[in-house]
Amino acid sequence: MKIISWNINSLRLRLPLLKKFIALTNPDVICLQEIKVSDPEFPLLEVRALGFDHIEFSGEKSYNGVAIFSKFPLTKIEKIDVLNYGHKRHISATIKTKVGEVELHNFYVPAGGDIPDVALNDKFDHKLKFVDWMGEFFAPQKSKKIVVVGDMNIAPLEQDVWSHKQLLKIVSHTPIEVEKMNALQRSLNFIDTHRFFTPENEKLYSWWSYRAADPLGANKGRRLDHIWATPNLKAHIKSMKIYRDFRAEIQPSDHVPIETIFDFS
DNA sequence: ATGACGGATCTAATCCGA
Repeated sequence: MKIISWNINSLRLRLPLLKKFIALTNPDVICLQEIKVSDPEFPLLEVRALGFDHIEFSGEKSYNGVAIFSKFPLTKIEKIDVLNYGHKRHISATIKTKVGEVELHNFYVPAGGDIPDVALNDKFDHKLKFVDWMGEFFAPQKSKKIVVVGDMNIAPLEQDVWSHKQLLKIVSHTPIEVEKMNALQRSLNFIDTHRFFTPENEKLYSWWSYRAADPLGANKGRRLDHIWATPNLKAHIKSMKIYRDFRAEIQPSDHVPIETIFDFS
């Protein structure tokens, strides 16, 4: 089962690029963040035409919004308003596989604003509380088979950013964020499926700023997007891929699609 | 920090991203 996570930064604007991506990669499940469309405006017919019969979404106008497109039936759909901010940042579904039910959670963690100080920046406070909430949410769910994907807006490892030293005070790589993300990871001992295949001293990025003149050339990226799995799925994790070339497409998202393939046969 | 952009919206200036 090929699972994709992509912060698409407007689903409607990038439908043609999504179509191209699907033609190239033929995924089974696509989890999107920042679809930036209200539920009544959701382009359901267009997404169905891309080959997905099972389409679930939680959208809002202009901001945020998440969706899951699947070739397999999706059941037990949940859309949690984390901490009651009224933001559409979570959707989950259950997929029946030959190894049992797998619960798939798609998150868009708040970016957190510019200033890494909760006293000066409510958005940073929101981000830290959001990550704490995720850990508390997952901790009691032992024994379940869970895949967590999304734009977590945190690059935890030194080689998840272009310069560890220069980004230590930049929101997305501050020690407090990394510490909270590590605590979340420990809640169910989640496996970071991309680092599972890549040594910690090797750079991995999934996002490059729009402000860079030549983002891929300068290659000052960050790994903000993640696909995690509970340890009871470890034997089924088969491969990972980051579609870096999609940052060089015409009118790209600043995030590229990331992939993990699971063998549930 | 690279901060020189890009997307959505009450189409023009503002909010937001990271």
